[in-house]
Amino acid sequence: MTHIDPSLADLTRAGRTLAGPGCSQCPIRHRAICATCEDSELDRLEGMKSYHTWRAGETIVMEGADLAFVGSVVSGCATLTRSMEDGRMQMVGLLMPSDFIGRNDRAVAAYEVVAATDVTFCMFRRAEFRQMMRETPHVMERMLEMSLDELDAARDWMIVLGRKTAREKVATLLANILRRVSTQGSPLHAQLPLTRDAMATYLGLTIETVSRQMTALRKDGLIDLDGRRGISCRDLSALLAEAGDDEDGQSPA
Amino acid sequence: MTHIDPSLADLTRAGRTLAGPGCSQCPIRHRAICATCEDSELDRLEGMKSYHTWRAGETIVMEGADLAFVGSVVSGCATLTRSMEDGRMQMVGLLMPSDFIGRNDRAVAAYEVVAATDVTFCMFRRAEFRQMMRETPHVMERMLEMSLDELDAARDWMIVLGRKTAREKVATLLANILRRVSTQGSPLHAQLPLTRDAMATYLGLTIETVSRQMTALRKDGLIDLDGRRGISCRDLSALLAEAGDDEDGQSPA
DNA sequence: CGCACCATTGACGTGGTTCAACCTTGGTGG
DNA sequence: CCACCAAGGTTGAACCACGTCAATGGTGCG
Repeated sequence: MTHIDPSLADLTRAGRTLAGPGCSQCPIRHRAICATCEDSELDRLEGMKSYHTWRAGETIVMEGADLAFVGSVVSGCATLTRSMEDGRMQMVGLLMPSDFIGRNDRAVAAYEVVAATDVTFCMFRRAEFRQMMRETPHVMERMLEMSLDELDAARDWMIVLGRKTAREKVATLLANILRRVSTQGSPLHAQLPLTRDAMATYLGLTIETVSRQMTALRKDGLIDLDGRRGISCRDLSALLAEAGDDEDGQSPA
Repeated sequence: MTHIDPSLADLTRAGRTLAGPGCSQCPIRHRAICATCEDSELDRLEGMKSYHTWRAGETIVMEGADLAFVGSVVSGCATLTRSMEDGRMQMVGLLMPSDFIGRNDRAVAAYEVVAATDVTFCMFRRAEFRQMMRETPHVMERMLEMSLDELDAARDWMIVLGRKTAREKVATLLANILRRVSTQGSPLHAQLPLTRDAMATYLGLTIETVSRQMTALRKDGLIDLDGRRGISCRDLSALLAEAGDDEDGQSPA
């Protein structure tokens, strides 16, 4: 049984700290919040940052908990979920490498953050990062750009939740994952970062419906399944057609 | 029949331009993008801005159209919707006074913007506003803060779309509207800014289901209806309980 | 090997959609 | 001032996609 870790305020206790690579070797160097930084600024970030890792299933931040850190996913995958008092849950975001978490003007988390796979974050103390952002306009501009991208992605997901059928929902999610984490080449192949349960929470469905739709997509020859997590797809555009998106330009996150 | 107006690039043709009040008398002065501006900055904005009004039902921006302006709602209400090729539509946001539209790093609209009621915007040319944001960090900071609030609101709405029942959805929307536009006093009273059709588009339901749920809420004594648009509510907390939110802190937008 | 945990499958019930008819409301012109 | 009409809204009946409940199957870890 995975234990529940308290909050980012207890990072040294909760997460395992790693000696990270220098920023210039960082895999997310050109996509994350630091994308537009110059060398001198990178040095400053280097001095502020620390790496922390959680195992799949561990809670990283609980809804409403204090949040002393902000930071980016370096590797792995985490989920953002919000829940109702009676226990119903909805995933509101999927954090993949380079995605940012935390806002520097609020100390309280609006969502629960859980490691979907083993996941490593590059983190900064909130106050310190906020100071840097104020002194470095293009970092703030980058932050704004990323936030607006997230907003677009969130709104795109509303179409999925509000208007798509179960089959379309599952196809949408699988296509998105394949585009973001698959090995290149044909057929596309990926390890799903989510359990069926997490997929259901993301799609506004039940686990049974997700399972049935995946079986149906497999029987219809649109995907192949390999164990619990493996998936491959020979014709992504066919899968996208099932998702209700004709063109390939749609909802990331 | 309302005619379709092309895009913000044609503002002088599409919208009716008004002589606006000075910024210091502006009704949204302390809530909009300009909330943190000093007098000198307000003067600069004053020189950049122009007011434009659309009638209820008019299209303000079409999905994918060029967007030469950014700006705030001063009065009235507009909807943001995204649609699928087969015609299914999902509203992804409701713009109320002080809400901002447009991002300064993209010239293309991701959503269709339609006037729900007669609506007036205070607008700035994109390039000009961008320049000001770069030279005025706390304006960018305000923009970031507002964007992150929008993101939180969008994610809260995902719970509504993904997990709530039709009755809860309708109760949620009505309670939100009552909180934002009702006259003070008991019973609360408001004019709905949306048609049943727009409500359905927002809630991921059909118009018939919205109508039935509103009738049901009325028969259960939770609300009173007055014509097509009028609504009043004697006990907002009872309505919020129907919405599935025990406490009153939930999803704006 | 065996026990959790996760996933699949089946049978059945139901909330919301669909299709269709009818009613209300407010604006317009005779 | 009233008759008419179009647009928006309501109501009803039948259907079906998805949820629910329950049993079974697979898989990987100790």
